Amino acid sequence: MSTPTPKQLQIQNRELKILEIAREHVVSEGYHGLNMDRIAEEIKSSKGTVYNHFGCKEEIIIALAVQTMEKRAVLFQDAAQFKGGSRQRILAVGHANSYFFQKFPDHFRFEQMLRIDSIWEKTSAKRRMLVKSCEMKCMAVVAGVVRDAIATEDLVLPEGTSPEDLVFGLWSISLGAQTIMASSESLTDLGVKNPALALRFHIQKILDSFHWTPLSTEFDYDSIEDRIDREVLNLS
Amino acid sequence: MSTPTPKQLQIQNRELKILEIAREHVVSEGYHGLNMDRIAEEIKSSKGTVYNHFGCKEEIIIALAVQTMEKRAVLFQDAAQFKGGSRQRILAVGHANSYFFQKFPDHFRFEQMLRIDSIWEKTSAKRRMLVKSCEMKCMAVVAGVVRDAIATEDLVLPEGTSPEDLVFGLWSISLGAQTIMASSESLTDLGVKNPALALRFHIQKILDSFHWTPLSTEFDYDSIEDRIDREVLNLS
Amino acid sequence: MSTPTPKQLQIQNRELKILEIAREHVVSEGYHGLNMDRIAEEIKSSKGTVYNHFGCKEEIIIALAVQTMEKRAVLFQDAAQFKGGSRQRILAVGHANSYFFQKFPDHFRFEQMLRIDSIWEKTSAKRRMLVKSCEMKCMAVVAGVVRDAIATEDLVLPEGTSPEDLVFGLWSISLGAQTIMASSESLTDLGVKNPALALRFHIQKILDSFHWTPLSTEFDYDSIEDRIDREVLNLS
Amino acid sequence: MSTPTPKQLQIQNRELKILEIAREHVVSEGYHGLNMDRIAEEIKSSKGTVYNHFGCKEEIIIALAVQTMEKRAVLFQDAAQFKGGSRQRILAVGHANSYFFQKFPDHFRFEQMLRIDSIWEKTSAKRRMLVKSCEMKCMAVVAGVVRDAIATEDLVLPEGTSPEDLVFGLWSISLGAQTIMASSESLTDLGVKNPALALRFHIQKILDSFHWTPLSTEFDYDSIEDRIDREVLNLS
DNA sequence: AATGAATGAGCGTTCATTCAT
DNA sequence: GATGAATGAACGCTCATTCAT
Repeated sequence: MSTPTPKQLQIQNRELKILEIAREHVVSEGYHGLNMDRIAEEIKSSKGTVYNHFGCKEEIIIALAVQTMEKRAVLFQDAAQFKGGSRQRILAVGHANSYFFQKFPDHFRFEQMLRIDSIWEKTSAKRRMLVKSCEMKCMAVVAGVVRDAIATEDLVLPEGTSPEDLVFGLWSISLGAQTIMASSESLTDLGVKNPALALRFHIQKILDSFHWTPLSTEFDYDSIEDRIDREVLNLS
Repeated sequence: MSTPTPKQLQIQNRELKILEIAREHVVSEGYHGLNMDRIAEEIKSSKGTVYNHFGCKEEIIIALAVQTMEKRAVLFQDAAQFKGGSRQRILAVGHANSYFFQKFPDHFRFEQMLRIDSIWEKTSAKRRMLVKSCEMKCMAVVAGVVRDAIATEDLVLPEGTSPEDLVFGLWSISLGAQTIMASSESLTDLGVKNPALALRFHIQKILDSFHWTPLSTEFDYDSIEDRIDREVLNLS
Repeated sequence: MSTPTPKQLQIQNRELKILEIAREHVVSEGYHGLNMDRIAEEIKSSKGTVYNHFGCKEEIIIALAVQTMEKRAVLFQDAAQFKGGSRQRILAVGHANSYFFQKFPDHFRFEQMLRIDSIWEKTSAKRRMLVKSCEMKCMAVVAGVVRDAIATEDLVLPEGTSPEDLVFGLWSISLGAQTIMASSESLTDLGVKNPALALRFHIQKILDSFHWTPLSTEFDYDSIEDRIDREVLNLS
Repeated sequence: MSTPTPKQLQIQNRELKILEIAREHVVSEGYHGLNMDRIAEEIKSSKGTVYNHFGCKEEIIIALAVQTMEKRAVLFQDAAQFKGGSRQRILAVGHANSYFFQKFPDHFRFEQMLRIDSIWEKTSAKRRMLVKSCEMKCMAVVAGVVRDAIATEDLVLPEGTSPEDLVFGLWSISLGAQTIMASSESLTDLGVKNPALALRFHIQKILDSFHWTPLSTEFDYDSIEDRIDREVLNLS
C-alpha cells in the first residue's frame, strides 16, 4: 500500500536485473552457463547481494520460469477476451500459445527446466506456490472459455469429462508438440514437414470431435486468425 | 559370427552393469546425481575402466536413453502386430505406450534428458545415430499401421496430411500428457482428476475425428484392451 | 596511495607464501612436482584460494620466473653503477651474474621453464608483459654500460654491430655455460675442470677482442673482483 | 656378429618406428603431446609391446635425444675433416652446428628436454651412458681440431687453458644463443636484429682473441663458407 | 544491507604402468 | 613376445555457498 522508498525501488530493480542477466546466460550457454559469479559481476554487485535476493541458484531458475508463465498468463487472458464466439475465443488462446512459442522460443526452456532434475527439492515453498498459482491462472482462463461454451451450448461435454480434462488435452498436445519441435532436429527426416501446421490441425480436430460449434469446417479459419493477430497479438 | 570369449562376455556384462547403476543414480538423484566416481566404485572397477566403455558422462546418458527407446520400439513392434483391424492395432500401440510409461516411469526421464542442454555437443556421432535410428524405427512402425489403415480403407487422410503428420499428433499428445503427469504435482488441484484416462480419451477423439473406422463408439473398448493386455503386454 | 588494510596485507603475504612453497616444490621435484593440491594444503588454505591468486598452474611458474628476473634485474642495476670505468662496470655485471647463478642455482630453472612447452599458451597477456619488461630492463641496463663505453671511447664497435648485439653475445655465453653446468654431470669427465673460470675467461676474451679498454691484461682483475664483491654483492 | 633374423629385424625396425612417431608427437604438440597410448596405436602394436622396447616414457625421450646427438656427432666428424687449415676446420664445425640448428630446429628440443625435470632419475644407467658417450664423441672431435691447431702452431693456448676449455666456450655460446633464439619471441624488440649473424661474429671474435691463425680478418670468410656448404653439408 | 575472500567437496578426465592371457 | 583391458593415483579446475567485516 505504501509508496516504495527509492531504496526499495533500487532493490526491486536489481532483482529484475538479476533475472534478466540469468536469462541471457541460460539462453546463450544453457543451464550450465548459469553461474552465480558471473551474475554478480554483471549486475555490478557482490555475490552476497545476489544471495540476498535468491537463496540459491534454483530459486533463480524458478523465478525465470514464473516470469515466463506470468507473461503467458497475461497473453492468455487477453486472448480469452477475444471478441467472438467461444470457438473463436478458444482458437485465439491456441493461436496465442503458438505465437508465444515462436516469438519467445527461449522462454519455453525455463518451463522445461522446472520439469527436470532436483530443482524442486531445493526451493522454498513460497516460490513453488507462485508456480502453482500461475499454472492455475492459465488453467482457469482456458477452462473459463470452455465453461462459457457449455453455457452458450456451443459445446456439450460427455459425461465424466470436465472442462479441465479438455484443457488438459489441449495443453498436452501443445506442450508435446513444442517439446518435439524444440529438440528433435530430425523431424523433417521423420516425415513431418510442417509440425506447426500439423499441431494446429490436430487441435481443431480435437475441438471438432467434441462438436464444439461452429466446427472448423464451418468458419473461415484464416480470417479469424488475421483478426487474432491484430486484436490480441497486436501484429500488423 | 564368432563366439564371444568369456573375457568379452565379462566386458559386455560390465557395460550393462554400468548402465544399470547409472540409471539408479539418475532415478534417485537426478542428472546431477550421476557421477563417474560413484559408478566406478559401485561396479567395483576403476574409473579408467568406466571410461573405456563410455568416453564421457554424456555418452552414458545417451546410452540409457537408447536402451529406453529400444525397449519401447520392441514393444511398439509387438503392439503393431496385434491381431485385429487397423483401428485396434493403433489402439494397441497407444495402449502399449501408456503401459510403458506407467510400468517404467523412470525410463521416460532419459528421453527427456536428451532434450536438454549440452548433452549432444559432447557425444559421438555414432551414439547420436543410434538415437535417430530408434526414433525412426518407432515412427515407421506407427506410420505403418496408419498406411495399412489407408490401404484397407479404414481411414482416409485429408489432402495435405501425411501418415507421419497423424503420428506426430499422437506422439505429441502422449509426450505432453506424460510430461505433465510426471512433473506436475498439482494436476488434481488443477481439476484433472484422472489424466491417464483423459489422455486415452483424447487419443480416441483424435482418431474418431479422422473417421478411422471402426469409431470408438462402434467397438467394445474395454474388451479390446483386455486382449491387448494379454496378447501384447503379457499381463494376466 | 591508501594504506593497505590488514586483510589486504594478509592476502599479499599469502601470494608470496604460495610462490615460496611452489618454488620449493619445483626445486625438489621438478616441474611435475608442482601441484595445486599440495600448495593449498601447505599454505593451509583451500584450493579455491590458490586459484583466486593464480588462474592456473602456469601463471605460478611465470610468477616465479618473474621474481627471479626482477631479482636479477635489481642486481644488474646495482652492478652497472659500480664506481669505475666502463670495462670495470661490465665486469661487475658479469660477476654479478655468476654470483647470482652460484648463490641461487634454483632460480635459474624458472627462467629455463619459460622456454618450454605450453607455459605461454595458458597465461594471461599481463603476465607475459611482465616477463618481457624484465627482459628489456636487463638488456637496457647492460646495453647502457656498452653505450657509456662507446661515449667515453673505451670501446668502438665495428660497423653493423649494435650494443645489443654485443650484449646478446655475453648473454648467450653465460646462459649456455650455466645451462651446461647445471645439467651435465660429466663436465669434468669431458675435460672441463673449472667451467666457471672458463666462462669468466671467455667473457674477458670477447671483451678484449672488441678492444674494450682497459684490456683484461691491463688491469688487476682480482682486486677489481674483490671490490665488486664488497661494493655490489655485499660480501665480506 | 651373427646376421639378424627377420624377426630381429622387425623388432629393430619397430624401435625406430616408435621413435619416429614419438618425435612427431613432441614436435607437433610438445612434451605433453607424447603419449604411450597414441604411440601404440600408431605403430599398430600394443602398449605392452612399446614397453618391451622402452621401460618408461622417459627412456623414449632419452633415445630421441641420443638420436639427435648422434646425428650431430656424425656431422661434426665430417666437418672436422674439412680440407683446409685448422681455423677453417673449426669454422666448418661451427658452421655445421648452425646448419643443424636451422635445418632441424626440432632436434634441438630433445636435447633441451634432457636438461629439465626428472628425466634422468627414471632412466637406466645404460641409456645415460649412451648420452655421455655421445657428448664425449662431440667434444673429442672438436677438441681434436684444437689439438691439431696447437700441433701445427696455428694456435697457442694460454697457460691453464685446455683444448676442452676452449670447446666449452664455443659450446656455451652456441647453446646459449640457440636457446634464446628458440624461445625468445621478443629478440628483435630487444634490439638484436640478426642473432644468427651475431653468434657467428662472436665465435670468430673468440677464436681471434686466442690468435688462432689465420685470423678472421685474414681470410675470405664467405668463400670458405661456400666450400663448407658444398663439401660438408652437400648444399648446392 | 552489502561485500567478496574463502571454502572444499566435487567434477570429469588422463595416462603411465601392470599383468593375466 | 605380444596383447590390451584394467588400474587408480593424480590432476587442474569449478562454483554454489558461507560468513567475517
